Amino acid sequence: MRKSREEAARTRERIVTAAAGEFRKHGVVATGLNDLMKAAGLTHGGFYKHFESKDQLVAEACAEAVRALIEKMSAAGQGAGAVYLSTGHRDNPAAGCPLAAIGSELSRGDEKTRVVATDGFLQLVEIMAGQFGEIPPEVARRRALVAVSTMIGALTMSRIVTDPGLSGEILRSAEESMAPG
Amino acid sequence: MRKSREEAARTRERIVTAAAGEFRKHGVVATGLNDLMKAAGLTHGGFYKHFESKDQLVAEACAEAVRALIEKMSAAGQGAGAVYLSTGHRDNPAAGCPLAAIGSELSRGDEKTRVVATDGFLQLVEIMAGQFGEIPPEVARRRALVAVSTMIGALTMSRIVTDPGLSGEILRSAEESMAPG
DNA sequence: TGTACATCAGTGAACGCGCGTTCACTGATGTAC
DNA sequence: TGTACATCAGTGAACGCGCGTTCACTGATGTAC
Repeated sequence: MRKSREEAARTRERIVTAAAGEFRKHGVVATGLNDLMKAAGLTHGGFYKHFESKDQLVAEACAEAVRALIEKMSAAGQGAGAVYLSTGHRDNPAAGCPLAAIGSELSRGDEKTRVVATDGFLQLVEIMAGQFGEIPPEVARRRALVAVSTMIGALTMSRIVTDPGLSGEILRSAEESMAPG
Repeated sequence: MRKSREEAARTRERIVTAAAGEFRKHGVVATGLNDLMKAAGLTHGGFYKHFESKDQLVAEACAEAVRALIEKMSAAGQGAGAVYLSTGHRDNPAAGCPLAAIGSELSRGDEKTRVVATDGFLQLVEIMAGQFGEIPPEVARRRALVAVSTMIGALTMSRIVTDPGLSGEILRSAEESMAPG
């Protein structure tokens, strides 16, 4: 049942996309390759025709999640902070920021994965730095480092907290803190 | 080989303490009960003499980690932010803040665990709110919500990032942002 | 205070299960002439 | 363009292993009289 190269490439992408979603939804360690392949509409045996190991897929899935996040944030322009700190983002981790959805697992990830995460973080910082108007680039960078840290911490906590009122309060105050001032 | 009540209570505490460390070091899902019991100097079979399930231990270990964190932060007084955002804290997750060390796993934790985490977060917020001098309590609370979100996000990212220079920069700029101003 | 019995903390083997990974096999696709 | 053969994407069974949980057992501790 050999598939054409094009179809195989599409299959590979399907696995990465499914993984990017499942990892963010259930966590990296908690997601098995079996679940993953099923989510991509395949049986588990074929996995190693596309990837060397689960770790390699983790790195690629993380890269895909970063790519999608940066695209969304870039498209949001001045509203990037608001979009990131929205209840919609909070309630749909599978389609959101991997730094928040699997942050604590990333710190235990392998080199390749952490490089991808670092790259995504720096891109986010650059986007936020571009929103601070006319200030020295060094100051903008420092403010953006803080802004992105705040965004990631606030989103993470808004998902942990059991009180919905508090959850919203966390997101709102984080967003307000981002305002130019 | 029945043990005295006192000794059994001490054993139980030893398990919780070991779990609090192992979970923060390796993650909740990645840590097996076998490893845990071994770390506490026991065999795995006895686990269920003390706990109903792994989930129950997760909640108790999280509570213990929160307790220790709040104690350390309270003791640090005005230096709480600096202590939290230190490289020492970054490099020793096993003894540090559980919200940063297992944050993304906590959002997938059960109700009991998330209640414990919420409680710890609110205590941290109160400590930080107490450091803002003479400002209206409502403003202090909002500023503290942001400060704690920033602290958690910054610490998490400082552990993920592969560039040590960037890692330090994240911590430093987060701390600076906390200064009264 | 001493004795008889019930309790139960801890051990170590075992349960069923799913993990990441490997492998023999199938048959359509790609390649060489 | 047609034919013969090599390649390899995907299947499904199997590998060894560790998971969370259960259980029969041991023997010191706790309790009752």
